[in-house]
Amino acid sequence: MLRIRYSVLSTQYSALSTQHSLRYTSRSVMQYDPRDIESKWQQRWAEERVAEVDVTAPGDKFYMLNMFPYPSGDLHVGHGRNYILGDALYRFFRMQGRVALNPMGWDAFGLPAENAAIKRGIHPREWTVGNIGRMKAQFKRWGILYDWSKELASCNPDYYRWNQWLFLMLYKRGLAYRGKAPVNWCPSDHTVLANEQVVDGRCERCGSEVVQKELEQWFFKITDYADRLDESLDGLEEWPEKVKLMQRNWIGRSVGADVDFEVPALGKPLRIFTTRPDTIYGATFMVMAPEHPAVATLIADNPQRSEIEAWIEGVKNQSALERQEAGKEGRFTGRTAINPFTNEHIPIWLGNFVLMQYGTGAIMAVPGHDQRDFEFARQYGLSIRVVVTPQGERAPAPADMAEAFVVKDESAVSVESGSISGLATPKAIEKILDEIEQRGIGRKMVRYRLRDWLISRQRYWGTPIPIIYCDHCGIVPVPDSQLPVTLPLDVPFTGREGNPLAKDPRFVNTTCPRCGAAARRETDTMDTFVDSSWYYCRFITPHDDRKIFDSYLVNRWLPVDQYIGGIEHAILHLLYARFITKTLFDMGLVEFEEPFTRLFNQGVITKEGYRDPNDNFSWVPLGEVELRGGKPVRKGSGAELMAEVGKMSKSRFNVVPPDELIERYGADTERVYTLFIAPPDQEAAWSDEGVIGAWRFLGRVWNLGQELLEMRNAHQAGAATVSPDRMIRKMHQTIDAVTARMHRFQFNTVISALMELSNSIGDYVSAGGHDTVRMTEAYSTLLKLLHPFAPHITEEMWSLLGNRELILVSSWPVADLALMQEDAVTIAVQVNGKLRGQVEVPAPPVEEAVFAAVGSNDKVQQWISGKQVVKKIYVPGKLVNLVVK
RNA sequence: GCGAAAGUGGCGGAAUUGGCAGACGCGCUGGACUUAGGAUCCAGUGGCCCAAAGCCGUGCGGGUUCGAGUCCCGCCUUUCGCACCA
Repeated sequence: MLRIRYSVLSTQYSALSTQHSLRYTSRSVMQYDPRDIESKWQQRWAEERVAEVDVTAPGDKFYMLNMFPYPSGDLHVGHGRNYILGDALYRFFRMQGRVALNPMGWDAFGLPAENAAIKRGIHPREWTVGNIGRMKAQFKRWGILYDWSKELASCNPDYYRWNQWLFLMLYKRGLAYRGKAPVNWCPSDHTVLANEQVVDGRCERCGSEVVQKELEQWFFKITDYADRLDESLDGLEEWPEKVKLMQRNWIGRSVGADVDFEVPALGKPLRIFTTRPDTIYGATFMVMAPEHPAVATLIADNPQRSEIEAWIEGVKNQSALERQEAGKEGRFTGRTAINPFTNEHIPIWLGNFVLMQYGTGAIMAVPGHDQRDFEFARQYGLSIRVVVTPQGERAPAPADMAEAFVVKDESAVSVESGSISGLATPKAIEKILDEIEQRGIGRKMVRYRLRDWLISRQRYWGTPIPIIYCDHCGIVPVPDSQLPVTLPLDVPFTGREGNPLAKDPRFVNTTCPRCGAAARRETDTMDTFVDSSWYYCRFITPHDDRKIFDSYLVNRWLPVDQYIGGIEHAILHLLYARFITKTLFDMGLVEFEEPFTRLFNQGVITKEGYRDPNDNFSWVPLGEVELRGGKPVRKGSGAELMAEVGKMSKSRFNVVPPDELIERYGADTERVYTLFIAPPDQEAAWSDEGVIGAWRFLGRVWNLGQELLEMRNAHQAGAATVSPDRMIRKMHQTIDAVTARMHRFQFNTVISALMELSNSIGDYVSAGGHDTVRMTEAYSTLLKLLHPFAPHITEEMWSLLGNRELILVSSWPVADLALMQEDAVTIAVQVNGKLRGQVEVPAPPVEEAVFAAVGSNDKVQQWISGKQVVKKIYVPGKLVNLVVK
C-alpha cells in the first residue's frame, strides 16, 4: 500500500542523515556506512585476484556456473537474485575448502544488438561491448567474485571460430545437414522471422502479413540422439523433476508400430505410424498430411484436382497456429487403401490436422477411439466403429456417440477384432504386433516428437556457417586452416532486404577450397543456442588458440557441479547442451555424457506495476503514481489505478534498479534481502519496505562488532556476572543448522538463523556479559557464516578484529555437537492430543523423569483428575500425550 | 483438454521421519531517546474475549491416528508447462 513511497520520495531521503550517526559519534563509535567499505573490499579482492583459479593446481574441485547472460544492458534487482545466489554458494564452497571455479562470460550474439544497430545506428559490436562493460561494473558493485581471467564473449572470433570448428566436426559425422524447412517469411523485409517476431500473423516490425516459405536451411541431427537424451534423464538425480519432465515431454517418446496399407492406385503401400495397433479393426479411413509426397499421384486423375490443389496451397501457407485455428478440414483423394485386417477398401483423405513432420505424415483413422478422428469422421460422414470396451461393458452405438470412446483402462478388451477379440489391451497390442511382423507389413516402432535443430538464421550478428557453395564441387566445408570465417564489421544496417552479409560481395565472393573456382559463401549465421551449448567447456582454457578445449583439463573440471539459471532455459538450452556434450563424447573429446551434475532454477522476482483502467489499462510510469488514502491514483487525472504484480520489465514500469538501493543501503543489504525474501526457487515479490529488515540486521551486526571492540579496549575487569554458555550453545546450533541448510539452498532460513545468533549475542551483551574471548568466538563465527551473504561488512569487521587474512579464505566453522546440547529440555504435555502444559527436565531427558515431572504438574493434573489414563505416549525429548477417559 | 506445482496471520515466509502451528523479518500498536522522526532502541502483535480461563484456527468436505499444515479419498482456487504429435 505504501510501496511506492520509497521510489517517489527517495531523492529527499536518499542520503544517510548525518544526525543518524549522532548516537554513536557521541560515544566515539564508528557508524555503519557501507559506501566506503564496499568499494574498499571490492578493490582488494580485485587486486589480490582472489577468484582466479589455476586449473592445473591440485585440490578438491568445485565448478560453479551461472548461465552466461545475454548482454542486454542494465541489470535490475530481479536479475541480481541469480548472481547473488551463485556468489553466495561460491563463497560457501570455497570456505569449505573446495577449489572453486566461478567463471563468467557473455552470450553476446543475437538479435537485439542488430535491432539497436538498425534503430540507432550503432554497430552491434559497439552496442554489445558497451553493455558488457556496464554489466561487469554492476557485478562488481554487487560484490560478486568471478574469475575474470577466464572471461569470454561468444561474439569474438577467438570464440566463434570453435563454433565453426564444431559445426564442421558435426558435418563430417553426418550430424549437420542441409534440408528444406518451412519458415516465417516477411515479404517486405525479405527476411526470416523467429516465432516471437510474428504477432497475430504479421511482422512485428513492418506489419506485413507473414507467409510460410520453404527454404534450404542447416540442421543439426539431434533426433539421432533422441533416445539417449531421453534415457539419460533418469541419471540426472540432482535436477529438478519439473525440468526433466519438460524435457521428456519435449522429446515426446512414443512406442507404437509402423504399418503398411496397400493402395492399389499407388502401386506401393502407404505407411502409417500408430501407438494403438490393437485398434486397427476400427480403422475406417486414412488421413494424409497435405504435404505428403504421395498426394500428387493419388489425386492425379481426380476431377476436382485443381480445387484440391488450391486447398493444399492454402493450408501450406498457413502458420501452425492458423492451421490449428482453422479447425479440422479435409479433402477426399478419390482413392482407397486396404485395411490389412478387415480387408475393406477404406477411403484416403487429406487432412489439415495431420502433420508431415511427425511419424510418417499419414495415419490410420480410428474414429471410434480417437477424438480427432471422430470429429473428422462426423464432419465428413465417415463410418465409426467401436473395437475396444471396458471389461463387461457394451460398446455404445456409433450413432449415439457424442465423442470418441476413449478407453485408457488396461483391462479394457478388444471386440469384433478377429484374432485379438477378447484380449486385454496390452495383450492385444502384443498379439497384433506379432501378426503384423509375421505378415511383413510393418513392425514395432519408437518415434519422437523432437524435431531436428534448425540452426540457420538469416541474420548478421551471429557465427557465420563455414560452408562454401561451388558450382562444380557443390557444398564444400571451409578447411580448418581457413577458420575463422570472420564477420565483416563495416556493413550497412538498413533493416530492409534481409541479412547484410548477403549484400556484401567481399564476404560472399570467394574461391572454392577444392577446385579454386569462383564460389559463394553461406551467408546464414548460426542460432545463438549453438554458442551456449558448449561454452562451459571453453571456460577451462578460454585463450587456447590451437584447440576448442583441453580434454584432459575439461575431464578434470567437468561436469559442472552446480549450474544455476532461469527456468526459461529448461528445454532448449539445456537440451542442446546435453546433445552437444553427447556428440563431444562420441568424438572422444570428453569422458562424460551429461554436462551439468546439479541444476538449480531460481524463481523470478516480481513487483507491482500500475494500470489505468481509464486509459485502456495501459501501464503507468511510477512518476505518475501517487497514494491518496492508501490507494494508488494517477497524478493529474486522479484516476484510481489497478496494482498488478508481475515480472519486472521496462514496459510495466516496475523495474527496481540496484544503483539507488546500493547507494542508500549498500550491496550487502540488497544481497541479504534478496536471499531472505523467499526460498530461492520460488517466485518472490520485491518490497521496498522489506529491505529495511536486512539493513537493520546488518546495522545490528555492525554495532555488535563496535561494542566488542570497545569492550576489548576498555579491558573491563571484574567477575563475569553472566555466563556466555547460552550464546556459545546458540553458536554451535547455528553452525550446524546453517551448514546443512546451505547445501539445501535454504538461504532464507539460513539468514533467519543468523539473525537469531546475532540476537543471542546481543542478549548476552545487554545482560552485562563482557567475556571478550567468548564474544569474539561467537561474533567471528557469525561473521564467517554471514560472509557468503554480506561479504563486505564481514570482511571489514573481520579485519577490525585484527585478522590479516581475508575472511573469504578463512575456513568454515564446524559445530561441536556436545556443546550444542541444552542443559534442560522442555517437553510439551498433551491430554487427548491437546496442549495442556509444559514440563522441564534436565538433559538428556529420561522417560521416568519426564513422567515424574508430568505427575507433579498442577495444570496437567487438573485436566486428568477424575479421569482414567488409558494410554501414555512419550515422544523422546519432545512430547507426552496422555489419553484419558 | 493433458501434465506438474502450490494454497499457513495484514504481508514475505518458518515448521527432518506425523509430535508445542506461525521461527525470522516487514507492517501495525504502545513506549524510550529526541526541536523532529520516515533513524535507533525496548515491549506487544493469529482470531473470538475488557482480561483470565477457555474455545476456534494451516483453501473446502470426509477419513486414518493417541496426535494431521504434514498421510489417504473427493472437491475448489491459483500459477506454470504442453497442446491436433496419431
